Amino acid sequence: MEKINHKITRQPELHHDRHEVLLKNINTHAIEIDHHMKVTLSVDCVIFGFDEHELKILLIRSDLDEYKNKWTLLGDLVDLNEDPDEAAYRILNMRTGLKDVYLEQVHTFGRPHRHPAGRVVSIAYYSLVNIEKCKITTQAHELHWHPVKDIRQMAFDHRQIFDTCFRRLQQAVLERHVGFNLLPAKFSLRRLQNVYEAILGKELDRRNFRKKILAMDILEDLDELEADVQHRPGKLYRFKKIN
Amino acid sequence: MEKINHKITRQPELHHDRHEVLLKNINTHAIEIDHHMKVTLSVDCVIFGFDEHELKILLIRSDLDEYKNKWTLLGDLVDLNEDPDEAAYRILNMRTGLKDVYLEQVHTFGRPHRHPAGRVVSIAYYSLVNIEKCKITTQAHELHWHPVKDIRQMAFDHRQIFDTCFRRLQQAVLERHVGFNLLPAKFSLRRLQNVYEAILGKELDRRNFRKKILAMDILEDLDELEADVQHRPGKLYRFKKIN
DNA sequence: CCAAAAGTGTTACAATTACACCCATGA
DNA sequence: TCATGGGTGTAATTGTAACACTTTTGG
Repeated sequence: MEKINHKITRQPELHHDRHEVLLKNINTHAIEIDHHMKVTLSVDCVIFGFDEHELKILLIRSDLDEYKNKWTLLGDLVDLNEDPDEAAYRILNMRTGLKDVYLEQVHTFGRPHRHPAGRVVSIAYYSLVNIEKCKITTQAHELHWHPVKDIRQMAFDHRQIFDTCFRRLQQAVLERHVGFNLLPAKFSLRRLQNVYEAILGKELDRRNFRKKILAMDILEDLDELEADVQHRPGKLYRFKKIN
Repeated sequence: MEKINHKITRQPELHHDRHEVLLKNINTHAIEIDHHMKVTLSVDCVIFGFDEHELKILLIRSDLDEYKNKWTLLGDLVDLNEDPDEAAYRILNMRTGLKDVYLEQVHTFGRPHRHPAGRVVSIAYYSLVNIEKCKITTQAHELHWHPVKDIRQMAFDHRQIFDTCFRRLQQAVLERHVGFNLLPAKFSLRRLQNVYEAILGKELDRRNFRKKILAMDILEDLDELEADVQHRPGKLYRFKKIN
């Protein structure tokens, strides 16, 4: 129910039986929004990139004294007239220079004291980007790609957010094959397999992998070959447009 | 990033290149929370119950003129010092009298104009309850169980929220077998199968279903039989405690 | 004894896994 | 010609799907 009636939980004498309380208030039409009930809304993005054989995420050093030397996810406040999805796109674009990236909402973190500056509720997204296309001026800004396997402590509850998003990515790569989004438009099957292996954290059988992906009929053979490799070059594919 | 620095997106002369803007602000330590950036936070619950052979959800009639005669999910504002998960539990307990219910966060809906009273961002949960144990005084409060198959229009974006939660439940019943939570402690395999069929919206083969569930080794045979049925009674089981 | 649902096993089919050899390229 | 990874097929296993008859109970 979207009824905005903060008084329900504010009448101390009624706290012992909330069930009754709410029933009494159902038809009050009280939709005034109490300013004391407002929270600061932020968005945090776990931005995944795939660099050679490694899965990485983009992190920045915390600018809070309290969390000095800890890494944080990239995030920002949601503007008053902004859809949270748009806010996530904005952050992504600001930080990587990219548009049309893969982005998925994962979970909202709202523990009362998760942020030292006050009540900040954060909607977590993960994003998959082509790391080569990211325009990141890495020196001096403390903005870096971190191998996922090296992630330890992070500021705030960002380690928990990362874990949640990473688990979601592992599901998604199997169920919806979102892994393509980490690669350039043209890629070899070997590179695609590397993506799956990096995300799932285990090796896959090459023949079975190729069979499975090709059977899904989502790849288009470009009749091109890899260049600049010192071995037999692999065929290049691209993700099939949906009809 | 959890840095609270609303100015980033408020400097008009810099809007054309947000990438640069943010980089400049990274080390400002500006964590003041601007009150204009606050939103009202609510929680909405899709409360599922299973009645005989039918999946139902608990709805209440909207108390906004604008949405008169439309049905809404059960929800409330999140209190200032309240974890959103707790708020969802609170709503559930208020509305059904139940504790220890199954509850899962699904998605956060925050389109700027989704609520007529202002900027209300809602975290959606779904919940699975034993419908027989719910203490709902149904008359006069416009609080009713609605068959899922009859759901049409709803107030606000609640139809979308419902759809999202229902899809999630369909996944969850296959992947994590959450369906038990809709039944009493003791149940027959037939009743469990009815739950799966109602959620998935299709009939299942009885023998294959029994084989699969029993092979999972999560049921304990109670050596009891159904009573009050006018046919051969089925065995009763309960969900195995985890070790 | 009839109606209604419980209980049970086998076979076909699909999906997944394991596994080894030849091929094309650059150095 | 050698080192490196690309490319390919088959057999075994596992999981899923299809399917029919006997049993127990209440009426």
